[in-house]
Amino acid sequence: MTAESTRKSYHHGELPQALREATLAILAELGPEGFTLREAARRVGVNHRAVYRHFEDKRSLLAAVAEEGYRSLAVLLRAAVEATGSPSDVAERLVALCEGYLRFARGEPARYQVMFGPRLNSDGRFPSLELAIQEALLVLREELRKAGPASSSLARRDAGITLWSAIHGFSSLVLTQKVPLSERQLSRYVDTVMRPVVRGVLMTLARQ
Amino acid sequence: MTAESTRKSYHHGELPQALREATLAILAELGPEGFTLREAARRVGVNHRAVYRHFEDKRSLLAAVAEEGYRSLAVLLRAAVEATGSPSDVAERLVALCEGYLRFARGEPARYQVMFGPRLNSDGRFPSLELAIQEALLVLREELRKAGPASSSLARRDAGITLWSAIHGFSSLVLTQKVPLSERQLSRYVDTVMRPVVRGVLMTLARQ
DNA sequence: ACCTGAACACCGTTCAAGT
DNA sequence: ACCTGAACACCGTTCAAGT
Repeated sequence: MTAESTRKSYHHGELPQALREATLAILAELGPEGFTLREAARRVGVNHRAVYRHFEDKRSLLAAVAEEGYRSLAVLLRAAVEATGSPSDVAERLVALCEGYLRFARGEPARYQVMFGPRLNSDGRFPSLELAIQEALLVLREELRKAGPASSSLARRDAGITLWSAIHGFSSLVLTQKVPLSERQLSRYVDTVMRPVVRGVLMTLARQ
Repeated sequence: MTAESTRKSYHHGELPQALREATLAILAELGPEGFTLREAARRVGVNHRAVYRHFEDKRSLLAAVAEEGYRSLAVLLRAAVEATGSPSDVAERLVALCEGYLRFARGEPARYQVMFGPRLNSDGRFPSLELAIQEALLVLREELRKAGPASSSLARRDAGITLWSAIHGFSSLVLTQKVPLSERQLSRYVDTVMRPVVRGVLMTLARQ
């Protein structure tokens, strides 16, 4: 069942990475509720106690995976806006960003739910996690600076939160099947739902 | 510790209601992760197996609580729009609805997280839950009908999903502390974040 | 009809070793 | 330094009774 040949190979700092990968696999297969620390250890072929050498507890392992997720999200969002090939059409770029965001959430729903669920928001643990979130948000704010170069940075921050709220909320409703959405109509429907938000935000920003 | 005097009093269909109340209390005290079926049973003073007489499993009890939550939300939203005293200023009413929504989420965060988290979105179980969600959404769509009486019902549906996404997303980000928000600035900041969405949605609806 | 008790196969986490 | 084994106090759920 487990890969016997790799049993003895986690002696050079490879175990943390192997555990992160196992966590991703479990999340993909069993969802956020199905993840257990013991199953992650089982998959990489170590005693479950070995996990505690590298992660303080279960949440800490999930936080590490979430942090990687935020970095992937930032990369994907940047790629999505660049892929439009429209350096100046900010509305187009923002809608593309939203589509990228939803595709990210949909691609690995359980990971997204860990990233944005209630699991990790305790106290001030995981400061590097907060940092990674802010970096992902930065992509959004850079686009908004192009839209309203004369606007205040506070106004852009608020505009960013509006857009983020809308696309995060939409993704969340789609993931929990409150809003049905097939792959075929995804692009078109993201446009229908998010275009009004983009319009409203850009209008508000232009007035500042 | 537990109320000895109530031990013998669940013989007339009161147990289900008592369990729902205990669930709410546990969610409020310990959060969504802290809820267990056994603790709920403990609090009402019955063996944990007794729960299965009335609820198929743990999820089923949570679903019942979520369903009640959707009904409360619908009532609260209706009250919030009426409290504006502006029968014709739809933008004002929608912003008030958003503030009510956020206050609901904030008032009982764990319950909100159960309602909108990944816990209950399995298969086609709990059809009455879906119904309750749709009823809550109806408040939003009624307001939108006032905004664009000439618009198609499909356009209003989409506009409703846009608004719902934005306020749900904003609530979720506030609840998981991705966006800090103190009680003092709540009203003002809901306006800042949601007004652009309301504007964009109303503009789009008027064009149809 | 409604509730209980014992049992099963799991958890996350702690303590005390092993190499 | 890194991993293991046994133990603890929990879970949700099943089976077979009890009144």
